Amino acid sequence: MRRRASPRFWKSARRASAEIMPRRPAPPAATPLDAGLRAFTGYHLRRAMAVVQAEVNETLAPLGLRMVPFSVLVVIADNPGLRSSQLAEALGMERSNLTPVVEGLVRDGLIARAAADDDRRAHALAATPRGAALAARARAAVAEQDMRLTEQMSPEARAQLVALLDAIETRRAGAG
Amino acid sequence: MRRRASPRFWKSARRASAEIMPRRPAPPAATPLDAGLRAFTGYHLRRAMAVVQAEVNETLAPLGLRMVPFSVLVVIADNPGLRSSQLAEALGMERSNLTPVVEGLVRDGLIARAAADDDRRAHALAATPRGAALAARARAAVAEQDMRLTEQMSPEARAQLVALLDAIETRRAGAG
DNA sequence: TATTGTTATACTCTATAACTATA
DNA sequence: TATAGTTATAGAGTATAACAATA
Repeated sequence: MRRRASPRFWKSARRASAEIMPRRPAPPAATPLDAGLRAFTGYHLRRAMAVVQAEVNETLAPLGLRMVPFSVLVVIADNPGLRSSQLAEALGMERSNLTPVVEGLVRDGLIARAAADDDRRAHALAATPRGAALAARARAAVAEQDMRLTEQMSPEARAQLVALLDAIETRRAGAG
Repeated sequence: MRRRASPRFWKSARRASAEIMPRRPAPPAATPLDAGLRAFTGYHLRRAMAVVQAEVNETLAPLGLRMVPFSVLVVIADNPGLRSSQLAEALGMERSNLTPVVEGLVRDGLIARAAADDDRRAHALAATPRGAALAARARAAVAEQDMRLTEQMSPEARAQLVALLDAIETRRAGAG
């Protein structure tokens, strides 16, 4: 497991000890080593993502799930009869990468692949009762974890965070 | 779920009837299939991260860099004499995963590994002139890319986005 | 004993091409 | 010809354990 900044790390920042009492406890270092990267939004995004991914995976581990299989299971549970290509499109994944994920969920008895009645190439995906139950539990666990993650911010701030993240995501489509 | 600032390509897609979707050039059409996941901050974070990572890698490709090597190079260029363990700590990476990255940069003549004078176990990392020049170019390219990524939002919104991302990241220390 | 950097290993996720069976 | 799902493969990124040299 990854730990936050150890005392050893700050040993090198000798200027901090020479500094007077900081007014705010927020920024721990005067000039962090990664100061040059903190100018980029993507860097903060990346660091936040690492924390979220670690916590979500930790939350899902007892349920035998990880982030991607969880997403796949939830979308299938919410959309019975869904096809793999639609699923891939919805999650922004390649179909080829989806195959082993779906297969794992089938093997675990969480979803079922049935032949689509109108197109014999396609498979209709649906959650089994056990899969639906696990999806519900996992959803609740991740929701609670997500709430802890953002409990420090106001509802408005959290809503704006989501809106800004979506703005970043959808910008590419408009840009090309 | 709430519909936010409407992306351009959604407007054209909305004209189509519900089931039969004409094939548009719009790449990742965000269908409501993933509505159950949009409740989670981490999901939006993940999607935004995918876009940013793809764009940054695309930006860095002509320079022969990727996201992680770029980060490593920039931090080394900003902190001559840095040691691997400090670098790993600053970037939140494992030392073992840093080794091949550093080695690649050394092989490309972008950084140099010198023996540390006070600790013969450690290596002092520094950018070569060529590495420093590439770091400067890459930094500028990523900065421009980052600006394009967030040009649609006000400076205040962008600052708040970074602040909220940092809040998510640093929250973990108090959570345990 | 502890730490630095390394090696080895394994797993997750991603990206691309090619194949099959249908359409 | 084109599409749905699969297979194969390669690469990036991440995590852990263990090792030799040094502290």
